[in-house]
Amino acid sequence: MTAKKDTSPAEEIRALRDQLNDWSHRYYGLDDPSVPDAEYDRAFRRLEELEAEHPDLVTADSPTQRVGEPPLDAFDEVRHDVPMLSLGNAFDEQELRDFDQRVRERLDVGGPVAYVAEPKLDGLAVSLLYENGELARAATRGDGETGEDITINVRTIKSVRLKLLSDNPPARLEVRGEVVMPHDGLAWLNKRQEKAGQKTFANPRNAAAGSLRQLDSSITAQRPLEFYAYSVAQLDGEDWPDTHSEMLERVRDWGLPVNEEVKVRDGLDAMLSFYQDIMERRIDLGYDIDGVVYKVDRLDWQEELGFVSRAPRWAVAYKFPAQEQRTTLKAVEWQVGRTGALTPVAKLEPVEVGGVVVSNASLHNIDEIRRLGLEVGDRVDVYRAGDVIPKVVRRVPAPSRKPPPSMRRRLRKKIKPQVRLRLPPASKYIPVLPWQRRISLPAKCPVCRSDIIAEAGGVIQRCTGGLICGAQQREAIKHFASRRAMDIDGLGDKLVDALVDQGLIKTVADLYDLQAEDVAGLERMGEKSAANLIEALEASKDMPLSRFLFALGILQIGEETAKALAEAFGDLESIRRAPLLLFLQVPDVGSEVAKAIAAFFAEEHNEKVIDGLLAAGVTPRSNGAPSRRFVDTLTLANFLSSAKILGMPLSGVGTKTLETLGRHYRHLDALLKAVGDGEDDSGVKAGTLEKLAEGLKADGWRTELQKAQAYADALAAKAPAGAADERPLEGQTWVLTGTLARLTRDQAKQHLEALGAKVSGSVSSKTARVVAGESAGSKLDKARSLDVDVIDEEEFIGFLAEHGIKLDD
DNA sequence: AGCCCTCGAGTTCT
DNA sequence: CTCGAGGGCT
Repeated sequence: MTAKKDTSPAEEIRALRDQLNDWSHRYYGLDDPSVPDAEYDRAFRRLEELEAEHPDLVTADSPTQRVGEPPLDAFDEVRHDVPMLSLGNAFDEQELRDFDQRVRERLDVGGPVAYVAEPKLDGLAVSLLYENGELARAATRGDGETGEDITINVRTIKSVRLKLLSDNPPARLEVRGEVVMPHDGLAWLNKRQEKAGQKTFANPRNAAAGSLRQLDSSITAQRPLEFYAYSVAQLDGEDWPDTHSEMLERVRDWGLPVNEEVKVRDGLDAMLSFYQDIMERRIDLGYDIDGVVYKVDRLDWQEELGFVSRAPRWAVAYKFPAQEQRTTLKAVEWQVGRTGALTPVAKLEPVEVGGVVVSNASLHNIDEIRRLGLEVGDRVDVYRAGDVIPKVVRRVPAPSRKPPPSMRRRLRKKIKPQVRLRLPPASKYIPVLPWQRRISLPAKCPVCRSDIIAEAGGVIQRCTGGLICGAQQREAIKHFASRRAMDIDGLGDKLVDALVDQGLIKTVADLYDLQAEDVAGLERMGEKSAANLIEALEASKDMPLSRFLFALGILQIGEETAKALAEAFGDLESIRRAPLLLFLQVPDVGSEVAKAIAAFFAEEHNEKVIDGLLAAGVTPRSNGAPSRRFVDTLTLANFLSSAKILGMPLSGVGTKTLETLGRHYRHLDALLKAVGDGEDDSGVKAGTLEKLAEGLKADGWRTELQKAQAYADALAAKAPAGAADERPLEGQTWVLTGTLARLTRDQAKQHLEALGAKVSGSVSSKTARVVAGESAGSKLDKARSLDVDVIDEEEFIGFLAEHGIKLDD
């Protein structure tokens, strides 16, 4: 596609320019990428090169000119030839009905009127003026009469054509539309802003506005903005069409993007169903919309209808119920989670956001509070996007932060508010008292008064109380009982709270001492439910080891890591006593996870709980022996490099060298002997052994390694002999999607894992195969786009049968 | 050193 | 479901 060698630079530049503009138009205007990005980039760079050599050949419509211009001091004012008006609003169905009625009465038509219905994009309205087909000026709406000249910024937006796609463009054309930032663009931008230590944007609208108001257009050039045209305000040099929809077609033909959701709809019912439909798909559109705009399609009718003061009588905006609401931050409570992590929760004046009443919102951590600049009593905006989780978006700047009248009186009289001298309630919450406006980190755990330590760069605060902490006790028990852990039916959050409050249980081990009569008296618990609970507890005594490990709630150990541990070691006792270095040999366990496991088993109270569980008759089901594959990885070389990862001082001794040493000596004893004798015949660089000797002396690493080696030797003796068992899917990652008819997702997963495959939730280039059930969605699309092998349920069942797995219906 | 993929953890309301 | 970060690969 690139121009040939023997053409002149001028020709090649023109060819490249046209080609790039065409691609760009297909990509941004028609949403039909016709070339890979790499090819676009290559052509783009070639054009840059040529233009650098021939500056005289650079034209204003060259794609290279979209990168911005030197910063301005301020924007010029622009007076709109035709004012940019606002729209009347309809807030419910009745108001839309009224609108349609008024239109038909004024026009005196009996039948349904055709309207252009379009999503109301939530961005920034701009006006683009084209003179003889070239973009001459771009302006913001401003107050409708006067806006700002943002031409240099708008020129950097790729979907805005700098030159109309026409041999015979109108002499003068003013197109109006909306500049928006798509959701993925915002996510990308915020990530980048964060990395650069710059402020992030709360929503796409702010981001779009902020980007367009940059005085330095090279910044705008790097912002993912899109433009959609929605009307024509001026047209000189050719005749107007009869309808608005035809006008939009023409705009499209000129190469300017018109939103693909814009449709003509006849009459009220069709208007309403358009609204319903787009509201349901709103999240999937990829950009924010805040309603629907309806415009009478026939232009002569528009003229006939005219205006009322500042709004056209022929158009109306039907807005969605607001998804952002303003309310008051009443208090911030610190919640203590299962792992001891302290999470601030905003207690809000209840407010309806997108159909549900929200009174709580997580503030995640103290950084978020500082970033938002929150104080108790502030007005805040709460947002609920496509997701369900409410979020405090921003503090509403208040004129002042004077204390409320009641408090001012108190302060004048210098009467200190009464502090109730009472121990904190045994719940996981403790409020920040209302007169404390500043939100600060608690110095001690609000529940158990233990010390708090900062983790992960100071963002996470963690209570050190462990099982001493009432909150962690409760949460640990709830986790233990949960469906994915021990699956104790009937032991829900409420019941756990009640049992702890009554002093009946403190740890999970106490659960198994419960008698039916203990429980029966409790709230909402009859004899029948009590008996059921005891039965459920009994049933939970027989659980796979992996679930049991997960249920213990060890930091960093989720379902997957628990499975890996159970599979590798084969029984609980081997895991409990294993030295740190052994954990590091388990797949997907690194230094952090290994330390967390070792720390858990080093705690005496954890040991007690485990012993209590075993004594009560809980018998984690396991295959009893370490897996062959795991034992095979317990090599001297691996121990040495793991020790280095954990901090054994071995500077100057690379991984390769450690591997060589490990392979040569095979057993730690042999290596230690060589170190002791100062004789080395492994062929590594001279001096390496001395460094190794140094490292072994430091911090008891010699002992650590010896413990690991001895443990490995013991495990090896227990492991089944011979090669790893039959695992045909070893190393493969599969993905399940859609609904399977003949087996559940969990069953399918277990079958696959039995064959050695990993089952993952998302498709990537590393996915070996996707099993697609009924109504498979985006994962299937992704699989197709990545060219990943896809089979349906029938093929999958056949595949299982080939590997000796039969389904019993 | 940097990127990609998973996994863990925390969360709201009906 | 989403965010963050651990782990492993290049």
